[in-house]
Amino acid sequence: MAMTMMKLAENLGLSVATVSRVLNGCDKKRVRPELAARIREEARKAGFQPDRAAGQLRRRRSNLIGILLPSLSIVNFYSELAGELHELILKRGYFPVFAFWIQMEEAVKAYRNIVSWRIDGLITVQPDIIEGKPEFPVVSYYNEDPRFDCLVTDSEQIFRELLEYLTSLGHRNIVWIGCNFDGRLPCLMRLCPEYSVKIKYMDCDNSIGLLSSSAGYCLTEKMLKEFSADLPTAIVASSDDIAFGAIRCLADHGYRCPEDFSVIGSDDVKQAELYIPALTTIKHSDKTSLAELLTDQIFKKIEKPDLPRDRVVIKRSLAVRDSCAPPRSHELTSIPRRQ
Amino acid sequence: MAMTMMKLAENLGLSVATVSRVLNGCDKKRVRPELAARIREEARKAGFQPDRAAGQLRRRRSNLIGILLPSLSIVNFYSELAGELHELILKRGYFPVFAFWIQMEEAVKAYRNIVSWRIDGLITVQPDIIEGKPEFPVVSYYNEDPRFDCLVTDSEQIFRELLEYLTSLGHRNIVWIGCNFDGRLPCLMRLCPEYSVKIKYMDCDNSIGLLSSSAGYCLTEKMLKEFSADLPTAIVASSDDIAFGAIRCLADHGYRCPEDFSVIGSDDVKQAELYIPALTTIKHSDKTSLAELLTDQIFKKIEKPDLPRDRVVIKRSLAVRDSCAPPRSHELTSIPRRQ
DNA sequence: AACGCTGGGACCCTTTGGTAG
DNA sequence: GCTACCAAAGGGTCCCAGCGT
Repeated sequence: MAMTMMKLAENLGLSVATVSRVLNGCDKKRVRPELAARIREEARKAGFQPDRAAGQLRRRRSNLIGILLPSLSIVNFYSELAGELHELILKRGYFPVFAFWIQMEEAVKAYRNIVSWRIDGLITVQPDIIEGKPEFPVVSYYNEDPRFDCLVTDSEQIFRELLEYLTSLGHRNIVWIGCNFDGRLPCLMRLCPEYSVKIKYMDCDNSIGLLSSSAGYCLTEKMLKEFSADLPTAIVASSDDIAFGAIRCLADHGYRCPEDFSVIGSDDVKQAELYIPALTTIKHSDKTSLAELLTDQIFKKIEKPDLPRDRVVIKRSLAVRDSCAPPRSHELTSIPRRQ
Repeated sequence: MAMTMMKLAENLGLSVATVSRVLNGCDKKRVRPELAARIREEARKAGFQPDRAAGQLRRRRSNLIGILLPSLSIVNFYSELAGELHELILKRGYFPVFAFWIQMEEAVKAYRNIVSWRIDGLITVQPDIIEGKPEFPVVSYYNEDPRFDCLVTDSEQIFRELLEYLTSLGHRNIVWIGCNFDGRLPCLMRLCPEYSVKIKYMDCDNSIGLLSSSAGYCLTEKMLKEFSADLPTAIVASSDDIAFGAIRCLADHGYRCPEDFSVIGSDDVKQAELYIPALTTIKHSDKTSLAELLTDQIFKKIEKPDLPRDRVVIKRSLAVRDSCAPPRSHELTSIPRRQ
């Protein structure tokens, strides 16, 4: 049986009210200091931990922040984000509650699950699964929703930067690989003609599976076959993991990166910088970390719930590293690693 | 105001007891089917979600499993594990509560935090931070603790396999890089003489920071400098991330893997197989996944708390891939990528 | 009378055994 | 015997009352 506040009070011959006051630090000018000390000492000795459920039930705040993200085990970017959010939320005296999903149907269940915690706020990348207008603030990243605060990316800005970079190297024929999260592919396709760049794309929907490195491998393989008549010279991947998978697939087919194919990732995962070649990729936010922006935003709304809806455009930037080079014709320059 | 069961009952002109029974599926033989249907329908329409805190307070089980792991944002292996545990625990009708830590002091706070949820079970890799004997079952991986069920690895078995493999390739001079989690370095050092293998090691303690790929980079750099007079031919890294960092560092110094250095990782992270070169690494468990073994064990103890303490030795195996090759002398075979 | 400190007890929402119709 | 309700319990929180000086 776990130690409860009531038992603790009984042991001390005091009322729960007094114990509660002391243990919550509301004892200033209310409880005699030496008594407070005795209570704290006894609580420590007994290894007392207040019951979260009971406290949460009584006061109307849970001090919980829900975090609803695609599965950790698939996309490295989300685990990095989850880890940072965890840390920042704890630092504010709140506690994070996670729910991850792989299939879209699971996402709705995950959301319901998280709501039953009576969370004080929610951070997600998938606001459309939220039904109605919840009574807690929500911050969404990527995908926009008129109901909630959103941190959105400016696809046009970053794709212009990307296209300028790629064309400056001499690329005129590129391919998009991966998923079409937040509808960025149409934006890229709209921009390409302006830069006289030909663009193709490989299998796009919104499933998270399409963000993993093995997906990157498969899509690249398919791409090489399907577009063999007119191979692109640069690959734009919708995540770093996809980019890694792509580079490996290229190697297995005897192509080298960046000599034969330039590859650009997205997210700037920790691994990107240390990959061989160091991966050129799109960074979220150029100064404050994304996790910080998200937590700042949610706590701003928790403190002042009446603030109007925010829509913050995050400035992304291209981390130029070693995975891009001027294009050259596609004769095999090395022996395929596998056939 | 969130919809509560009381309001729902009031709207229906029924008592909460009846509503509760229906919504918990205990309505067999207790509630008229058509009434049950009406209640369920109304609950759905109102978007009712039961308050977890209240339910948990009343029945004595929380249906929560605590997961206490080193920070996600640092070690890929832990995020994969966390993701899989999340999925498996949900599948059993329980809910995972996560706490991660970076510094050791944070670990104790994280543990206390998690305990205040009145969890029904705990999965961790760091049992020594648990004070006393908690009233919920605990399963520990890696690190052994006489108080709890443990899934332990057989260092000797896997290191023999590793040494046999390495010596069969011709290696006689190896180096250990990374942290000394679960005291496996001493085991390796004890075994080496048997195989006539010389072993050195680079900076080892238990801090998680030493599991990241940037740590792998730094340690390798230090190693190259410190042991330049007698460079080893193979590197055994204490995590795959370290191995990745090491390989990149080698490349930056003009060494290639596996031609100049063989590298072996540990954990068999998703990325390992798709890395270039595909990373030879130590897999946890050869058949059932580690996450499954852990959840099976914890639920076994939740269902039958009186079972004696278990100590399961997990059979690990070497996933032989492309990052190892016969050694050769250390003349530079390529141009350093950076100086 | 006023102030400083501690205790009493309603309340948060759900579960569940007992009971009434 | 079937169905639905009553009421207590579970652990804290917090307003208000009470007591002593």
